[in-house]
Amino acid sequence: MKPYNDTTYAILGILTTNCNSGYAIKQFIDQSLNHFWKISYGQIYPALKLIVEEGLAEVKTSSASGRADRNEYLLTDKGLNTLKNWLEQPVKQVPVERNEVLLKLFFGSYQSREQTSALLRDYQQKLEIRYDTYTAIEQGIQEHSKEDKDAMYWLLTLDYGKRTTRAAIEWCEEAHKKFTPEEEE
Amino acid sequence: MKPYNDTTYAILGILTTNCNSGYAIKQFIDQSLNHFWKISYGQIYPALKLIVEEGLAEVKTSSASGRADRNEYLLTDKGLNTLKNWLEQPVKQVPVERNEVLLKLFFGSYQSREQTSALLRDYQQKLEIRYDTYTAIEQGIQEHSKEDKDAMYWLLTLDYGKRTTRAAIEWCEEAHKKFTPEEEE
DNA sequence: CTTCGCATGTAATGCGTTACATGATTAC
DNA sequence: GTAATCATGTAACGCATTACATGCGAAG
Repeated sequence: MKPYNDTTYAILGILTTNCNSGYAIKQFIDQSLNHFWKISYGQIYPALKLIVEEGLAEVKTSSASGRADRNEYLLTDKGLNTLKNWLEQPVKQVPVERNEVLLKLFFGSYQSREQTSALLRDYQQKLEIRYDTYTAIEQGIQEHSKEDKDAMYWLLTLDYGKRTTRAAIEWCEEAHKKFTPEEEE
Repeated sequence: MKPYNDTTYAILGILTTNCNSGYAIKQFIDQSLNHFWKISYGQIYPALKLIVEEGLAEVKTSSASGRADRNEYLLTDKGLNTLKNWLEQPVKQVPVERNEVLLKLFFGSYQSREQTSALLRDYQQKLEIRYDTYTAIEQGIQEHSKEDKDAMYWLLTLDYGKRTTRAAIEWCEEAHKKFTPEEEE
């Protein structure tokens, strides 16, 4: 089977839900897999074009009365099989996440303690915001889509995000101690 | 100050250690910041070229007797200042890490339980190998470079890797339970 | 009458990986 | 002699972000 990139498979996957336009796909991503797979319009529309060319989906342009043109994409059997086939393939090597904070910390000896401390504080704050976002999405799913056959999988990915983020926050707290003097001021 | 990309700053940072050739930089990366900042030769050499053009480092080509040509790069004052200036800048938004495992799990309802189970097992195994690598690097630093002024910072980045990896492993264990039946076979 | 949400798309740019190309020396 | 290590570099390609370009309808 011809291989596509993971972003294309992600879109194929989203097309199995009731999101069937480029715009709807983007909306869906922003509220669900945004935390581990961001996709921009600059990728979505060219990818949809490719998907149709490859016969993985069919498009119906509905110039619905009094609405902007909307292209509806419907997965074909070939598309669904392509998705399932990809799901069966073992994952490639787990990629390393590039982390600017760690990179700066790595060269921390060229910084003042105050700077390092600020770096860690700022990072921790960002992580806490992220954690709260995960919790909010989680509650949203539990309230609105609990019945959905996919809900359990979505919650699992959120749990992953929460656990790793929590671990990072705890690291921030520990690391921070090393750059703040015991005594005040 | 003219902005460069983070990879360029990473190389600038490495030039403060006693690694001063493209080859040596690559070696250094592979044994230290590989876990949060991979860099390939395809980036290193063009970056070094730019660094010299910008006056951030000077190059001395030493055709040492009976050795392949070796370009030694030495950071200039301007180079060091550029590095320090970058260290002072607040970090941009923390990027989301793309995770193929989570992406596949997200569409898990199109997989069999066995497949999902295998996906998680495989991921856990990869994470455990990673964890062990971190531990090994950590021990290496504690044994050989404990006195280095940078050692503490390096150990901190490793601790981050260990904590977040451990959290991910624990998630795998928990998640896996949901896809394995209580009874045997 | 202007801003926001819906809706689709392209082009430029940046960045990274991979494969390719070369060649010396050293250890087995 | 041949494989590994040291050493430098380029070109093609893939992928993602960003900015740009356009236009309708509804709400304020």
